[in-house]
Amino acid sequence: MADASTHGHGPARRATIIDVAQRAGVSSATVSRVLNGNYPVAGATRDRVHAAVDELGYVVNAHARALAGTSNRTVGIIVHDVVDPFFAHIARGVERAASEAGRLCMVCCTHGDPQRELAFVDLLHEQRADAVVLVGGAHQDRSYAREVARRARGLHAGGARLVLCGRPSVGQGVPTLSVEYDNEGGAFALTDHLLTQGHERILYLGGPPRLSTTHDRLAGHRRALALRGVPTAPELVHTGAFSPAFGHRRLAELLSSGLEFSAVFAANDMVAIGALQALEEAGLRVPDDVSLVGYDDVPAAATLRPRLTTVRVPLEEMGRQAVRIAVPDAEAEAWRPPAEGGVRLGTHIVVRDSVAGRAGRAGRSRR
Amino acid sequence: MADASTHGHGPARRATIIDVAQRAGVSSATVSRVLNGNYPVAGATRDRVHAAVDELGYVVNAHARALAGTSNRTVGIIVHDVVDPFFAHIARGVERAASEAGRLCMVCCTHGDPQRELAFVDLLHEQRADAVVLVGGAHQDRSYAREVARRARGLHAGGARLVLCGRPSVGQGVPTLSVEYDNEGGAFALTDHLLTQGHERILYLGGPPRLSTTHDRLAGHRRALALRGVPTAPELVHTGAFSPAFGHRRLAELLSSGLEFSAVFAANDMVAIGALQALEEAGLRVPDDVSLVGYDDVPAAATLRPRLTTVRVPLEEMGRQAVRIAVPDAEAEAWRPPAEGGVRLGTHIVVRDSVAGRAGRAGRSRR
DNA sequence: GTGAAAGCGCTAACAA
DNA sequence: TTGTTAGCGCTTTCAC
Repeated sequence: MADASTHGHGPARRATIIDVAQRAGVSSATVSRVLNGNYPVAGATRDRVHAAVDELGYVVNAHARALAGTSNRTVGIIVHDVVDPFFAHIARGVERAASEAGRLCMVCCTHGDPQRELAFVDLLHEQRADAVVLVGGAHQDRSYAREVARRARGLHAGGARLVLCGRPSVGQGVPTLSVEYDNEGGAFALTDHLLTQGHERILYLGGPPRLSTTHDRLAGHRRALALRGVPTAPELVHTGAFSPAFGHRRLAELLSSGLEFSAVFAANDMVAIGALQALEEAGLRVPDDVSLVGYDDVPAAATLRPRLTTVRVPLEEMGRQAVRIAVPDAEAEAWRPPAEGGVRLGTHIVVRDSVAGRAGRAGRSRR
Repeated sequence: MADASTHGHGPARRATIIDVAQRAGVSSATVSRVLNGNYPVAGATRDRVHAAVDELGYVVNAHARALAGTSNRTVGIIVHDVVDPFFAHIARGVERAASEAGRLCMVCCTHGDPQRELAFVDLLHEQRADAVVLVGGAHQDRSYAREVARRARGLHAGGARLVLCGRPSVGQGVPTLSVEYDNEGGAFALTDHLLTQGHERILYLGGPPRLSTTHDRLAGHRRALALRGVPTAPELVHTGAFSPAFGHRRLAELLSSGLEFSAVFAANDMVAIGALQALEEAGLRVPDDVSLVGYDDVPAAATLRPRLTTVRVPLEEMGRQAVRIAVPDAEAEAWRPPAEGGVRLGTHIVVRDSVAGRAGRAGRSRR
C-alpha cells in the first residue's frame, strides 16, 4: 500500500534514466534519445526502452533536464487574484498560449501587495521561467519601479523576459516587453458618451489611488470633461478598491450624504455591480434616475439588469500576446522578439442599457 | 542594452554559486549555507556573501537545488478553465494554501478533455510537484479511472500525492487523497425545497452527461423526487454543458417546443444565468411564472435579478484543504497526512428570490 | 566556522 | 545507430 515501487519490490527509490537503460540493455544516452524523439533510434531499441519505462514507471525529472541545458519550458504569471474576472481572463490567455507553446504555467497571486509581487518575480526567476508576465496596474512609486527594473535586467541577463501586461514601462532602456491596451482612450470615450447624453455631474467611483490603471482611467475621464469645458469637481472623485463591496459601501454613503450627480462612472465592472446594488437599495432606478457605466466588459456586465454599458478590454488576447511576444512558438523555428518590444491593443465602448439621457427621466425604460 | 550581465561586462553567462563564492572569497558550500540560512555562518562572512550576490545579480537555480535533494516546493492544480468561477475559487484556495506553505502553484487547464488531464498529471509529475490536485468532476469511464490510478501510484512512489478534489475515488487501495463535498445532499435539499413549494414538474438542465458531478447531482435530485413519490419524467432531464450558453439555448428550444414545467433546476449557476435569460426573452417572470435554482453559489448568483436560490459549495475551502492534507505546513515540523486520506465538506441550500410557490402566481413579487 | 568533494538525473558532444 | 563521458548548479556529508 505504501510501497514505493509499482510492484511493491525493490528499494523505495524513483527509477532513473540509468535504471531504464539497464533494464532495456542500452545506454542512458539512448534512452534520452528515444524519450526526446529528437534523434534517430532503431525501432526495436525504441520498443525495448518504452517497455522498460512502463515496467519501471519511469518519469523523467524535469529539473535534471532543465539543469542539463534545455529550458524547462515554463512561464510565470503574476496577478492580484485569480478569481477577479479581469485577471482570470488574462490568465486564461496566458495559460492557453503557454500551453500551445508547449509550456507549463505558474500562477502567483499578490492580492495587490507590491512586495509580494517582487518576491514572486524572484521566485519565478529562480524557477528559470522563460517569461514572467506581470499583470495589471502597477503601484506608482519610484523605488518600486526601480526594483522592477532591476529584476527585468536580471531576467534578461538569463535569457528570460519580463512582460508588462496592462501597465506602463518602468523606464527607458529597461529590457521589458509590453502588452498594453488603450486605457485612457476607453475612459475618454465612455465619459464622452455620458456627456453626450447630457450628464455633467459624473461621480467617478473606485480604483486604488496609486495604481497606474486608476491614473489612466481618471486621466481619460478628465480629458473628456476638459474638452467639453465641464469643470472637474473634486467631490465627485472617490477612488478606492476595485470591488463590489467598495462600490456598494461608498456609494451608499455618498447617496445618504446628499451628494448630487446624475451618472456614475465605476472604475471597473466589479465596482459597478456594487454601485448598482446601492442604487437599487436607495430606490433609484438605473438608468432612469441615475446612469451607470463600468469598465472591462467582463461577462457579469451583460448579466446585470440593466445590462451594463462599459468598455471592452481584450483581456484574454492580452494574455495570449504576452506569451506570444516573449517565447518562441512550439513548432516555429523562425521566431524573433517583436521589434517594438511590445504590442498595444485597442479598447472600445460597448453601449447597453445602463445609460439614459439626462433630461430623459421618461426616457428609455425596459419593457 | 542587450548585455547579459548587469554591468555590461564579462561573459554573457549567468552567475553561479561558484562565481559568488569566488567573489566573496569563500567556498560554494558557505554560500549555500548563507543562502539557505539553515546553518551557522559568521556574520562577517555572511555579509560578504550577500554583497557578492548583489553585485553579481545572482539568483539561485531552483532546478539545481531540486536536483540536489530538497523538493522544489511546488504544487500543481488541474482545472477545466480558470475563468469559470467554480474552478477559479478552488484555484484561489489552492494558491493561497500553497503560498502559505511556501510553495509555488502550477496551473493547468484541460478545457474538459480527459486526455489533456492525464497529460498534465504526467507533466506535473515530471516537474516533481509535491502534490497534484485534480479538480472537479471526473469523466466516468473505467479505462480513464485506471489511467488516473496508475498515475496516482507513480506519484505516490515518488513521495508526491495526487489529490482528488470534488470527484470520487478511483478505487480501493489507490494512494490518493481526497476532498469531497456533499454534492448529492445539496441536490437533494434543493429539489426537496422545490417540491415543498409545490413544484412537481421540474426541468433538470445542464451538466455534461458522463461527468461524476452530473451523476451525483442528478442522483440527489431523483432521490428527493422518489421520496415524495413524484415520478421521474425522462423528458424533464436535459444534460449538456455547464455554461450560460447551453442553459440559454436549450431552454429556449424547450420553451418553444411547448414542454411543461413549473421550475428549472439548473445544474450549476452558470447554466442558471443562461436559463434566466431564456426565460426573460420568452416573457416569463422568475419566480412568478417559473421558479429557478442553481448550484455552487458563485458570486454571480447573488447578482442576478431575481437573486438566485442555489446550493453553497465551500469552493475556496476545498482548495485550501486539498493542499493542507497533501503537503507539510511551512513551519510545522510535526505534520502527518490525514488518517482518513481525505476530508468531506458539507453543502447547504441558500434560499434567495428565485423560487415561488407553485400556486403562487400572485405570490411573492419583488417591490 | 569553513572547505573539499561526491553526487542528484539528465543532455549533448564526441567516439566508435 | 549506439555508447562514453563531461558537465549543468547546487546541497550535503565529512574533514579540518
